[in-house]
Amino acid sequence: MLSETLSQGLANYRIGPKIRALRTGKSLGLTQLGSHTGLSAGMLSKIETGQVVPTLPTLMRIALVFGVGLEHFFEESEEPLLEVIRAKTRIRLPNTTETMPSFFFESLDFPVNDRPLEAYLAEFLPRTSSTEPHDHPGVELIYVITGEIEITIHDETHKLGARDSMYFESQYPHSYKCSGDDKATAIVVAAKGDE
Amino acid sequence: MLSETLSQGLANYRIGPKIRALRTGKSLGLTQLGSHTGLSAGMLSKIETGQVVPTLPTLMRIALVFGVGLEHFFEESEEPLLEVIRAKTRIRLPNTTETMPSFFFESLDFPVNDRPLEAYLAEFLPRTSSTEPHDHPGVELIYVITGEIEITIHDETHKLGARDSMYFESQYPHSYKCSGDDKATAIVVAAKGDE
DNA sequence: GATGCATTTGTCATGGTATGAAAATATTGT
DNA sequence: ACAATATTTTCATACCATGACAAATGCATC
Repeated sequence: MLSETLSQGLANYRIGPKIRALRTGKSLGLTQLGSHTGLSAGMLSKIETGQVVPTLPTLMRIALVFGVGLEHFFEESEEPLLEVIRAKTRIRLPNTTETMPSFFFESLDFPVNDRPLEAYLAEFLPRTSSTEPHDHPGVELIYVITGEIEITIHDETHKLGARDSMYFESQYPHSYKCSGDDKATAIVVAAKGDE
Repeated sequence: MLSETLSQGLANYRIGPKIRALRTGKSLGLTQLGSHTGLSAGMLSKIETGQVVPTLPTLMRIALVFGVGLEHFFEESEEPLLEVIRAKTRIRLPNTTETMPSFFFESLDFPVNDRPLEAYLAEFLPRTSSTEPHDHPGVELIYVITGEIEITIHDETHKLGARDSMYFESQYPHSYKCSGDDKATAIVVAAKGDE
C-alpha cells in the first residue's frame, strides 16, 4: 500500500520518458547516449522504460549530457498531463444486472468537468507526414478504432493501436501521424477549456 | 575530472542539508524521522551529512513525510545563496614579487559589485541567546577573529570558528549566536543591495 | 561525575544497478 | 520483397553502494 504510493509517486515524475524525450529530441541512439554517459545501452533502455530507477549519480551523468539540471526530471505537472489507456489494460466494468450481459462499459479516463464538448470522426491516411502541431485550451480524448496513430506532444511520441485511447491537455502543441500501412480511424472528443 | 564535476554537481544540490533543515524545522530527531520513513537513524545521518547518496525511492520516502515533492531537493539557487570558507581550505595567493614575502593575501569570496559597503567589528557574548532574526537587501560577509559563532539562515545553522569566513544573501532572515565558551569577535561587512 | 538522549561512525549483507552479449525489433536501401 | 543495418530489448551475471544494526561519540541536564 505504502510501497504503491511510493513507486507510484516516483513513476509520476516519468523520469524515463523525459530522458527519452531529451534523447530523441537530439536524435541520439541509446548507444550514442551510452558513449557520452558511460552507461550501457541496455541500462539506458531499462531506465527509459521505467524498469529500473537510476541512481542519482547516474541521473546526473545523463543530465550533464543534455545540459539540464536534475530538477528537470522532477518538476511535477500539477494534474497529469496526459494518460494513455491501452486496450489490454482497460478495465471492463462488471455488469451485475443481467446474467447474460448484453452490453459492457469500459471507462475512458477523461477529465472533463462542465466543459463543452465537440466530437469528430478522424481519418489519417498512411504514408503522409504529421499534421501541423497545434494547440488550444482544453482537453482532448482520442479513441483509435482502426490502424495506428502516433501522437506527439511535449517531445514525446505515443503510438496508439486499435482500441487504445488517450487524453491530453491540448494547450500544448500536439500533432498526429498515421504510422501504420493502412488508413487509421479514430474518434476525437475535444473539451474546450477557458484557461 | 569528470567525476569531480559529477559528484560536485550532486553536492551542489545539498540534498542532505535540505533534509536536515526540513527535519529540524519540525524538531524531529533522526530516530523519529526514521520511524516515519522506515529508515535507520544511522542511515539518515549519513544521508544528511552527505556521506552517502540516497536512492530515489529512499528520497521519495523522506519527501512524502514532509509533504514536499522531489523537486524540492533539486531546485537550484541561481547564484549560490551563501558560501562558507574554512580557514583550512582558503587559498593563500602566491606572492611572486618578493623572494622573502612580507605579506599574504587570501581571497574571501564576496560578490559585491558597486554596492556601498559598511563594516563593523562585532562582539558576541557567550551564554546568550541568538540575535533576533533580521533581513535587509544585500550581501553580508563575516570573518571570525576569535571564538565560535553560529549563523542561522534558511533553517540551516553554520558554525564558524576562528579565521573562518562566510557570505550570504542578507535578504533572508538570519541570526547570530555565540556558540563557544568565550567571547567571539568578528568583522562584519555589509553590502547594501537595492533589490 | 553520572545519566539519558541524539547523533555519528564502523562493519556487514543484501538488493538493485550496471555490464556485456545475444535475441528481437525496427529501419533503411537495393 | 529481401537483405543489410541500426536500434532496442532481454537475459544472466557481477559488483558495488546503500541501508540495517550495533557500538561509540557527543551533548546536554541533573
